[in-house]
Amino acid sequence: MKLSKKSEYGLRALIELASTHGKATLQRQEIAARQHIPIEFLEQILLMLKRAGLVSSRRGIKGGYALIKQPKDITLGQVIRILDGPLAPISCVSKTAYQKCNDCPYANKPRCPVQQAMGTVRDAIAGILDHYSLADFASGHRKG
Amino acid sequence: MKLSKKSEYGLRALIELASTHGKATLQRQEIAARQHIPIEFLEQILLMLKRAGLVSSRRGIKGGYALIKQPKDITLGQVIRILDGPLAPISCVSKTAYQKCNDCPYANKPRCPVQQAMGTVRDAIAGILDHYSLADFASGHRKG
DNA sequence: CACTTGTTGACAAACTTACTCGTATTTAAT
DNA sequence: ATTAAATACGAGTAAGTTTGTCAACAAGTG
Repeated sequence: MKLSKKSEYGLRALIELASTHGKATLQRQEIAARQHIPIEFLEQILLMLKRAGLVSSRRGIKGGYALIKQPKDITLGQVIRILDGPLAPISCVSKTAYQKCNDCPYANKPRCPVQQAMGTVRDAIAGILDHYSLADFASGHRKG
Repeated sequence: MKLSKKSEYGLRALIELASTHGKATLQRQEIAARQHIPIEFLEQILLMLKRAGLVSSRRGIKGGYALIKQPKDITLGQVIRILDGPLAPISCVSKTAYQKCNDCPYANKPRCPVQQAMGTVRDAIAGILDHYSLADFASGHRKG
């Protein structure tokens, strides 16, 4: 049930990008300095976010990163799924990356207790994170 | 955000123990066979649950394991905390295993966005798992 | 006693996490 | 065109976690 450093750094980096959204681009060293993130590691993270279509980048002098979408149109759920994979505690209850469990004695049975319980948990987590936008997030106000 | 095999096996083992609670004890090989759990690994898990005061054991022929408490008095939250550690996605929002974050630039600031968001998630997860009893669980009905 | 079962500690392979490094490649300024 | 500054990308890696296995020991039963 843990959030990786990768996701934590990714979210914190996006706060910075949200704060200058529409005004300027930010270089990785600026982001790294402001949020205390190891710079080479941050680079990987920004690259993943870029490949996923959340941020854009420019190389060369005057280069840097910027958000492509509006902060209100990016959710924490999206970000964490990109960086950490599915939100579901076990893959047989994931809606974005479902996988049948094979070794489970309840597989294909009408109800598996683990599936019922973890399905509820998944729905709760996704219910929060998929409705928590980067705008809400950067504002620092508790939501949900 | 993942449930370990240890917790999954632990929960499944407890379903078996709940099913014979008050009637009989179960040996690890019976539990392992019914739930398809590697027996030596299961042993470790049962031992952890024993040390935590959830199950009792008897050695020798006619030995085995049994629940100490009523299934309705054991929650999934308790079990998962024993086997996997805290439910919170990050330790600075854990109520049972709080740890101050040191490298975070928002440490000691009035509000840290990550803390706000993950606090909400933690409360949701704990809200479900701390009110989901082994009795609910073994019944196989969705709750919450 | 012999036999069965749980107890304990050590070990280990496979995987994941959290980075680091070297080398491109692109862009802008001189 | 050259150079400096920035991102892009692949590889590597040390440490930790997960998911087990194994062997020796302790205790209860007949």
